[in-house]
Amino acid sequence: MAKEDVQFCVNIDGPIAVYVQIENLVQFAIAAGKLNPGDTLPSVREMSETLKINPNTVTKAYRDLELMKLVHTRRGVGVTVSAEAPKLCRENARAMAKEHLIDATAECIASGLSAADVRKIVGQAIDSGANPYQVP
Amino acid sequence: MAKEDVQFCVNIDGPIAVYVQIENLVQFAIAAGKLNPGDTLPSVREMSETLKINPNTVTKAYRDLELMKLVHTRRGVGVTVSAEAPKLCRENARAMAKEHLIDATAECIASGLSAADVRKIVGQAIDSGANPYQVP
Amino acid sequence: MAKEDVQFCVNIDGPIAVYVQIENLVQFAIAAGKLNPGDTLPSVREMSETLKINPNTVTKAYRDLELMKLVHTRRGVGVTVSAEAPKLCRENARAMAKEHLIDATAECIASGLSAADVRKIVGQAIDSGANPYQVP
Amino acid sequence: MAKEDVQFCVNIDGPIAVYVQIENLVQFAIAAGKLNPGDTLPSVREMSETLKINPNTVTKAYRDLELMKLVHTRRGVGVTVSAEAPKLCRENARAMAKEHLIDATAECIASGLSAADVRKIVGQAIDSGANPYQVP
DNA sequence: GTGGTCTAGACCACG
DNA sequence: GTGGTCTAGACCACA
Repeated sequence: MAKEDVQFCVNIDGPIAVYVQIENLVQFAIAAGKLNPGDTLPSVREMSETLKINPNTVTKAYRDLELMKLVHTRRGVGVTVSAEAPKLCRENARAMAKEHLIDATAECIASGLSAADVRKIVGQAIDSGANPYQVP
Repeated sequence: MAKEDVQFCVNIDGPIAVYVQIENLVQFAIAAGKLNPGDTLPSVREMSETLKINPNTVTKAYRDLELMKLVHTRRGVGVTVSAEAPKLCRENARAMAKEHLIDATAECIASGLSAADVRKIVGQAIDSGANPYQVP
Repeated sequence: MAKEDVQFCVNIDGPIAVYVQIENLVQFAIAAGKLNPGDTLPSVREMSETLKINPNTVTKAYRDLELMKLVHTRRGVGVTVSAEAPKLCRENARAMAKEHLIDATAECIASGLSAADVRKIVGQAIDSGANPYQVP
Repeated sequence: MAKEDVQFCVNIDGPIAVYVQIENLVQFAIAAGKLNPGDTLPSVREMSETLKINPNTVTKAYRDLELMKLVHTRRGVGVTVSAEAPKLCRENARAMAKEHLIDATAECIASGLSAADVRKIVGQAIDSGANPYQVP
């Protein structure tokens, strides 16, 4: 059975820079346990071809991830997930997510939605189980 | 009694472009009923002086708002809120806010926060009454 | 029987400056014989109130018309159509109209309409008898 | 064989704003099939140097075109013609041109030209093959 | 007084 | 290399 790589997809025309999307995807994959310490990320060339994007973009994302201590880059080997990555990612992801949630709540209130509306929307979102970073 | 204009303030060094902040502020002011159809926005010069920014930046924001049909602008007269603006802004603001809330909730779940955590965070955000677009 | 003034109307939100619209309206009214030498134009105050526009705008239009020798302005009397106005207006109007027609034809061809299409459109426009400067 | 870019030229001292001229030129080039979906427009810097105008002026035109959904613009990549652009441009161009032709015809009639005169002028304009948006 | 347009040139973000 | 944003300040058109 062939190695089954985690697959990513990015929105090339969206408002979020492609390299940021890659960084987020990798971080969420680590936080979710889909990428574990020692696993290798797709090579720069492979990922740039898969996503139809510029190799420099992937390189920049990987470099940033290395600066965050989430991956190690080694010549001839590739880019591997670091041992401390899961812990860092989980903390990071939760802090970011919490902040976004607070911001979004405030935005809803400001736009005239009632507290009850907000709670209802959140409840439905929780129940639907949607996950923007899920990758099949 | 002097005319009491709506006051705006922008974060000049933030990640969001100043002209976008102005657009958002105006939209939220309209959605919140602080600016009503027929009201004139602060003149380009006035706002640029108040916010200590370049007139062109304000001009760009006002131009965009006109393209969104939220204001009418007439040379030598000023920029006035359009009749359909409140409807457009309210719909827009609520739809956007709701979407952000759903996304943020999903992000929280994906990052490992429990449903109870999420509800608690939302509850606190509602109680704190924070409003990113409020202007004293 | 009360004096029945020629009535004008302008499009305050259109792309054409209000004072230009007034000038055109007056010229066409003269060319069409609705205003004759010696007739007085509506006073600045009257017209500005009727059209809900700034008196300065009317003043500017009347001043331009005077520079074109189409009207005479006399204190205590008003603005009256000059003797040579009909001749000037007719020439002017025809020259302008002809130029516009040539431009519009070229534009049609450039946009891909066939010569036959163009002739057909013109024929229909002629038959319909529409007149953009007609005032009831 | 070197890539042969579409060439534009603008009238820098005319009554029409330069950025509007650029927008029109691009729209007509698309309508005429000289620019096709996926083609990249000249870069902002390139066009500003070619036309001897300020880059900001080109930027404004490109920004407007993007709002009209005629182009996509991506940082670091360039500005490309959208898939739906030809359809939008053709419809737009023909509708506008037709409207102008009708208006101009009515104007001619109103100014006293005979139907025969009008048809003659149109015929000559067609035969002359003049095209205000043609670029060699 | 109002907004509209343009220039010259800076710095940033992205690929 | 690309486009995005902003500044500083000019001149014009309009009401």
